[in-house]
Amino acid sequence: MTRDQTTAPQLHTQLAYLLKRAVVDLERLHAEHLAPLGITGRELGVLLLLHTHDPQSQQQTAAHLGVDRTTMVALVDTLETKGLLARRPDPTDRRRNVLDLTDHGNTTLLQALRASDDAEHHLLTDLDPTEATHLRTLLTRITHTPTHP
Amino acid sequence: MTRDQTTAPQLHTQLAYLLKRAVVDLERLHAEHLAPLGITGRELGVLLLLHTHDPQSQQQTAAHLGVDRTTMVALVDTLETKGLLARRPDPTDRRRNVLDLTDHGNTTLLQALRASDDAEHHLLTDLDPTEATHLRTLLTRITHTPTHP
DNA sequence: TATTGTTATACTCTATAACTATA
DNA sequence: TATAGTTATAGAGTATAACAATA
Repeated sequence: MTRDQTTAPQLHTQLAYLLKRAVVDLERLHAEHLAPLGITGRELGVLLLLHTHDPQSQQQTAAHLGVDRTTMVALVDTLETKGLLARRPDPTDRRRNVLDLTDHGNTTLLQALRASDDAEHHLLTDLDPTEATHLRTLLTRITHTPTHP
Repeated sequence: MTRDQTTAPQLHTQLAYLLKRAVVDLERLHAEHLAPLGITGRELGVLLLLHTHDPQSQQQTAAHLGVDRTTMVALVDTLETKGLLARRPDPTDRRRNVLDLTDHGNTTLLQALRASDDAEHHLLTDLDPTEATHLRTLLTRITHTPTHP
């Protein structure tokens, strides 16, 4: 793609700016909507991952999330303190911690997914449902290749 | 928007995940394509902003960029060291620094915009031109309200 | 008294290196 | 010898507070 001399580029028309801004806005909305549940957007990600892939070790979860295993330790500490998940030694490999959602974790996850939907809805308030779906489809298409090989 | 019980949510279908991933991927592509020019994506943003809104003070530029004025100091230091812009005392208000792009700054900006286009093109490689335009349009629509009022 | 740029400082986030216990 | 989890530490990025020059 070459520079089109007929359309003067502007900061607010750069794809990087638009994407970054959408992320910042959605993170703020998530923070607001998840605050009553006492969890962050990233913590919701962990709960959702464990709910759909349970049981998983800490490192498997960290890899799925794209964070370092040392970063994962603090994340799991926080969620365990909140009573949302529990560490259980893997009987087949006692070096590993298997992570299980607690009942409270499952309940919170369902509430958090509704809160997350609300946050997304606020971000996409100017789009009709067809457009919102199209946006998701396009984003899925450009991110379908692995980031963390 | 309420939780649709028929579609099981997954981490990689969450809008926040898709957007964040697109941002991370594009930042990596920008870093790669801008490396030969010796600037970062954010520095390109400053150059572009000054090119389209010149002349601006440091604080005006910081506000446009959405960063703190103290963060702006280091950014301007770096760009001035690289010879891409120059601080000039505002004759009408000597507390202010007016930022001017140098010739080297203008030249680098044009090269950086081409590199940025290449980075975007790589991110959107699986979309045809119509879809790429549609993605930009949708992102513009959801970010058209001010973030930093 | 308020504002611009600056510096010093602190805080957040994350990764790297080293340790332990297990394999 | 290699790996999972942990801890200590360091680095990047950013903001808050305090200061000098100017309005």
